[in-house]
Amino acid sequence: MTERAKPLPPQEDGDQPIVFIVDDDASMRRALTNLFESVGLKVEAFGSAPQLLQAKPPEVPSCLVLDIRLPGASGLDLQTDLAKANIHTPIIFITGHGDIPMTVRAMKSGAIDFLTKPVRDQDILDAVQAAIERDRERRDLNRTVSTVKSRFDTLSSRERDVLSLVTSGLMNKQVAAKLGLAEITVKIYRGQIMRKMGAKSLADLVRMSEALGIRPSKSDVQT
Amino acid sequence: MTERAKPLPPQEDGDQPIVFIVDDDASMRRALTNLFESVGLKVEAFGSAPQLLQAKPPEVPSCLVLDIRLPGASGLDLQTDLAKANIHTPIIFITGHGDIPMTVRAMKSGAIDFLTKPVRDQDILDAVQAAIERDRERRDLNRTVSTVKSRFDTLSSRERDVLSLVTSGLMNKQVAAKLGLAEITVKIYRGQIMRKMGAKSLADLVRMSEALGIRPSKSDVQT
DNA sequence: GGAGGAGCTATACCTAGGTTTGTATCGCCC
DNA sequence: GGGCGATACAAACCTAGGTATAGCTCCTCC
Repeated sequence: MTERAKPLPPQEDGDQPIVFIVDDDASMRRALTNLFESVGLKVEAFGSAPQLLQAKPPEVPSCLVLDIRLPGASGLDLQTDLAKANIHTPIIFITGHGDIPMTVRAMKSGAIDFLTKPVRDQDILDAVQAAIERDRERRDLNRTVSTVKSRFDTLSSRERDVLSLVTSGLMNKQVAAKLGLAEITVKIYRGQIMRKMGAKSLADLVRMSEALGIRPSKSDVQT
Repeated sequence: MTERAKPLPPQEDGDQPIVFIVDDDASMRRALTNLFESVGLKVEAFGSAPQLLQAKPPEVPSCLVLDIRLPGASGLDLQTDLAKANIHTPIIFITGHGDIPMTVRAMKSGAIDFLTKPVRDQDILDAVQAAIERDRERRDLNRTVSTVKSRFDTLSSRERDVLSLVTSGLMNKQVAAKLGLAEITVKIYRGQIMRKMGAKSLADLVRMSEALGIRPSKSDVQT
């Protein structure tokens, strides 16, 4: 934890996952760190929640191994705080004396697993593996969606109007009628939309609008 | 089955939800039944898992209130069996002496809640409400998707080929080239697809193919 | 006060999408 | 052996989608 030659090693370690550990018991931290490193995982360990909150935003697939009983705020509180801060790193809880309501709350809030001490090595390794895998998928999805979002942000408000009507399946002339425009105007906006969104086809555009949560007001799929 | 003016009792109880209870303790069954009926919910109670499995497939939003400790198979086993039988009614567990691993297993397998005895009335009512709401949404989604699926089943194999290429954004002539067909043939199939699928627009068709899990081999969203 | 973007439209022109009618082959089921 | 559905294509015809060029107003920002 002391020496760090590389504050941000450019990308050399591509998407080498990291396991974050938060546990106030130093010997536990050491044991877990050794365990994870023994299977080739990168590890960062913290003694308390605030330390983690400071050091964070990881940019690679990662997960959090959390003792429920922490000094100050509990692990559950930390989970809540992270969710509020829009940080969705998967969490694995470890507990010495947890109870069922705690477990339920943690799991409902999206925890990957909730292990009781003494923890079997294989159990926690499996949980970590699953958590990292889930985080990888979440990140992939997220990256795609935020690309689309940032393109959407470059659209003018009229272009957005047209986008939503076009992707709901209306013809240019119908869009024009709804917006009180000439058909040619819609065509031109439509072309601009395709360019700005980087869509190669209408099918693309429809999928993007789905990802953005732009739902047509009128139905699909009737009789 | 001889003469019936109405084979399916039209909709009189439309989507009046049902709570299923499985508990071997008769007094518990009675208490829960009373509780749920007191807030206007329909209830069906069973003393054992097999009884439930026989009587099942509900056609309205519903949920299951399950004692973990059942004679014979446990509540968790029942959960597994239901999942295998493709029955996804949300489950709320109640337990007198559960432990954390049990809780984790139940929640990981999709349980809505896991309550410990003595159960507070409000807690179980809240859980039931949430479960029924979730089931309602699941059923809505399901109905839509299975309509689309059954339409998809009426497509000929060639029509499916064309569908997947068209919804991935290719132009008719490109589809024709890929399949070794004339463009006019693709156009004709395309028209048949629209009719058979009940799609009013390409946008519709794209959304349907998404629902069916037909993914284009090549990417969207590049630079 | 002028540049630039949003918003809007027109003319002209070309390509893509889609239907209708008609034709033909092949394999299958009764 | 005749009907049926799937597969395949053609000619003719019409509509929808899309671009380029040009011109207009209104507003904002420097």
